Amino acid sequence: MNPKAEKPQGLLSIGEAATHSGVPAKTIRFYEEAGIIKPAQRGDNGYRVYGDGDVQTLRFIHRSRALGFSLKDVAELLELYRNRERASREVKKLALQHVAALDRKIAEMTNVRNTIAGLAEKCHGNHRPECPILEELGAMPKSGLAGMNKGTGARA
Amino acid sequence: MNPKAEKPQGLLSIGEAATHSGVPAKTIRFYEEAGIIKPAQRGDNGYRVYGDGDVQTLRFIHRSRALGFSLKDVAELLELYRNRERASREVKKLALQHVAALDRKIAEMTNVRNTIAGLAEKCHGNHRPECPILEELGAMPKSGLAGMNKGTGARA
DNA sequence: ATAGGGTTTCCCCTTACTGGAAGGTCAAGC
DNA sequence: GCTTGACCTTCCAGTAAGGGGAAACCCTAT
Repeated sequence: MNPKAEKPQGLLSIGEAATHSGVPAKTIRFYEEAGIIKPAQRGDNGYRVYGDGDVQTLRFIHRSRALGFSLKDVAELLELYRNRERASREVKKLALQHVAALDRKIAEMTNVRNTIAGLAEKCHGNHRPECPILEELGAMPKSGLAGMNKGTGARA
Repeated sequence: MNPKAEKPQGLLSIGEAATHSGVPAKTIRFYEEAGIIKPAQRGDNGYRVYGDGDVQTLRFIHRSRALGFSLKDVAELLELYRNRERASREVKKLALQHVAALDRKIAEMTNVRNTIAGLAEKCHGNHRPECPILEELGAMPKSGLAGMNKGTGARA
């Protein structure tokens, strides 16, 4: 006898599936509604019932999301995961696209970060009203960011 | 001999304000509705009318947004901008908070980027079905990302 | 029997817009 | 005068990815 044999065979409620997968119950329902996962089986009481495979899938989704893949990407990855005939080329392509997108975002954010840090550095930040940050936000050249965000700088 | 002296004194329609400020007309209305800017004056025909100061404000908002400040932040910056008695300390604080937030996000994204790039490198990406990316997404230890990167995971 | 927890559906809130539909206005062209 | 087209107005819906909370049902324990 199993020391903790509750249900016939790894049949979990949505809450249990949530704790085992890391995906909140509410989010699991959302994924179902959004078509990311198939509608769960229902028990006699109408409750959703999840098996080990379902939990596995949820963890897959959880990790993919944690890596920043969009739900659209996740759906695609999931498809490729289930459908092993699909070539790994597809997966790699998706991953590399994501890396490229991340590189772009990181570069942009770094740029912005340095711009703001540069402005903040020039603001003495005391009780006096003068603040170069506001000055520059209010009077930057029309081109917006174009001239100011190179390196740490923001030379006006 | 202004080549384009149409209106009495820099009185612009919403479309003109849009082109001069870089903020789309639709977004200007949205800002008004959201309380970021005060309701514009109206002409006899009910059209919104903008003056130079309004356009200035819109550009301020545009640049602040381009630097990644949230609308809530922008409202605050705008308040400080108009209300010069406010100390520059406030502004600097807001800017440095934003820099810190950017630093966190950049670090997290870099982490994720390296994780994915590492996985992609191990995937030969040919026509064969085996793909370590899928393998690892599907079978990582329960703790999720814990073993592979340092970030808390990119929960938005 | 009653309390408590978990589950169900439902709808609204978020951020910062963007798109579209239905209708009013205005200047130009014929 | 009439039409066309480019504006403008309002309101409604939708996006990504859920979170919050209500009202009702179910199950278990005391």
